[in-house]
Amino acid sequence: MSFRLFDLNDPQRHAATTIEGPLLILAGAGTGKTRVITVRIAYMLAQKIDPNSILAVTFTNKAANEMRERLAGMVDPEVAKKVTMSTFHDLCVRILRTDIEKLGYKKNFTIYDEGEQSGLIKKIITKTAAIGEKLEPNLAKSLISKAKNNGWSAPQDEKTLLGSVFARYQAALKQLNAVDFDDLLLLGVKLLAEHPDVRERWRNRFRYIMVDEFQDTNRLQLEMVSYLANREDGTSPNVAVVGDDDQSIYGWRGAEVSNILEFEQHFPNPTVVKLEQNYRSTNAILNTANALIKNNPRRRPKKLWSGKGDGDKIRLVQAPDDRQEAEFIANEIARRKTGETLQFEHFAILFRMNAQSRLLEEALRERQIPYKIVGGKSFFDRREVKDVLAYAACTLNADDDVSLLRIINTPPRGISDNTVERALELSIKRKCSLFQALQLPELRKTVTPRAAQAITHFVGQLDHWETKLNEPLVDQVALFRRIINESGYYEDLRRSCKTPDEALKRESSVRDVIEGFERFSQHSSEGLRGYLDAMALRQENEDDKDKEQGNGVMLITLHASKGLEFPHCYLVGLEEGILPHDRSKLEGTLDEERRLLYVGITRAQKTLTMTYCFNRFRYGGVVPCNPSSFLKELDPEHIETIDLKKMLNTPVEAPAAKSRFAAMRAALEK
DNA sequence: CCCGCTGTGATTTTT
DNA sequence: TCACAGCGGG
Repeated sequence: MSFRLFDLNDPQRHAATTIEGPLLILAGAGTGKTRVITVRIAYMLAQKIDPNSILAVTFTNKAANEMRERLAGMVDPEVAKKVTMSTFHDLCVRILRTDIEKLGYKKNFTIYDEGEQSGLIKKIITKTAAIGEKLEPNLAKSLISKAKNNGWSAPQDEKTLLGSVFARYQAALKQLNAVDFDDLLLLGVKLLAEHPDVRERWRNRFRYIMVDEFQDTNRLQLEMVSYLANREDGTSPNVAVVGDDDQSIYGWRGAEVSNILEFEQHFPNPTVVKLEQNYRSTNAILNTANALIKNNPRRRPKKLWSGKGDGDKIRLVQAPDDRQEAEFIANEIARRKTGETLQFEHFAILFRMNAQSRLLEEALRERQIPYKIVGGKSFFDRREVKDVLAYAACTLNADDDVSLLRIINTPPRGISDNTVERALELSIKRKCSLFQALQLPELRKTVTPRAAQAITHFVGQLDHWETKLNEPLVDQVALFRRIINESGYYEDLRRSCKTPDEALKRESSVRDVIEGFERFSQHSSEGLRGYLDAMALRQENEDDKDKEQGNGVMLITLHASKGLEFPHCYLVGLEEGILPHDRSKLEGTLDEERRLLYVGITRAQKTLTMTYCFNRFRYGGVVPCNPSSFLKELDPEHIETIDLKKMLNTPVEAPAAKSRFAAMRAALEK
């Protein structure tokens, strides 16, 4: 064992060695949270606790992987492997794959991603809406999601359009033997709630439960934890949660800060440990963050401090407009990189909205400063990737209509839109899947003999693949490759792409998917099914690699920056209306906006520059703007205000001590 | 099937 | 203003 308890500070050690009973670890930003979690697990293993009985739940695959790796570095990797580390969604998939039949679904259910979910909702709205009735598919989607996260499996009111869309959507999913992301949690909780045998099995399996980022849990996730942690005999549950109420920024996605604020109500008499020593930032940065966040009414008081000394003052830069804001930053980064011998990847620019990144990108590009931007289109949104995955999905579950529709004429195989439409109608009338409808003799009568033959062939192909897949000991990777080959998909790609170059790229994406499955198979025995699950639950992945390869200035939203750190940070657009965002006032979520700024501030390790503009281009015109009301809340002691306009207008020969200003001016005027 | 026109709407996005 | 989605025409 190569973990060392004495490397931890007192509260950290207290947290890591408290194993029994409820434990709440309030881990401020940069206080070594991940370390504490991993050491705590290592400590439990050293106490001879069965690794199979330990469950660590995170929100992202990235966090789970990181934890896994760090643990493997501390203890025998063979033992580490036995500890369950997964996301809430992964855990639910495991639970549901075993027992979902008790809820009337089949075990080979498909997980619908947001695209498929949208598609289905859109379709249902057009079929349900009366003439003149309108409903934004995206609005419906988010309302349905909200409803599910509040635990409503049934529609609130079937009389409204939304209510009946909800009801039909849910019925359609079940009919398709599909579940969406929210269903994973909803049905997982339902299963545990309604089936004591299932509940007991999982309860007995996991005697020690740990939850990371607890401030981001929603209602269903808390219920899940409760069901797993609480003991039948009423003894105190071994549940440790780690989180920071001040970093709760996903309320709009259903996260309930109250889960962490009222932890004692859910798990009585916990040990509460506060981690306040920060290992990331200077005290100037931390004091600024502390001064801001103490204005939030509902919070657990905390005060970050560090042993790093005060460091540089926080700079507050006023720019005449957003273009000059961007140019100032780009100029400064160029200058500081050479002047202070830094790397571009030491800098990050954080903003509230993606739209803000455009001017910044332009300014950086003009100066040939490399940058990387987080977000953007995912590998999994690519047409060919979805197509190929749809082939896999249909082989596993031919009743998955959405996937079947995707491939039924890709490549074209003589089943016309018209025929598909008829089959679809029949499937609704007969309350069966599209695949089943295709096989009904009733359908054959209404289509041309050619189409009927095409259908027979296609159905036969799918049947054949499915049979092969279910043979014991079959090489699924080879089979997957064969399915794609036999489908004629490659030929179709080559034919349908405008340039050979594009075709080549798309083909290579297809191969990436297959190779991804190959790699997956090497460390998993869950086969094609497991791979599809992993793909559905992992929106990013392949292009994470691209992100890490390219180096450069990081452009990132405040939300996406949570958990990251950078030596030098720029927080831009700190104006009333942007941060806090206008809509937050309407929605009454000012606290969350404040936390968002708090998260931004605490990303900085060495220097922090905040900027705002007096004018900004918005919706076509120049709009005057005011500094964010949050700026008034900051501690002026550590802040230095810089007026960009004044600075630019100051003549070069003006009295200039060899100050930062002089250097800055020089950079700005070149 | 693809392109261009028009209308609309414009935070944040772990799975 | 600008981006993008949905639809209609070639």
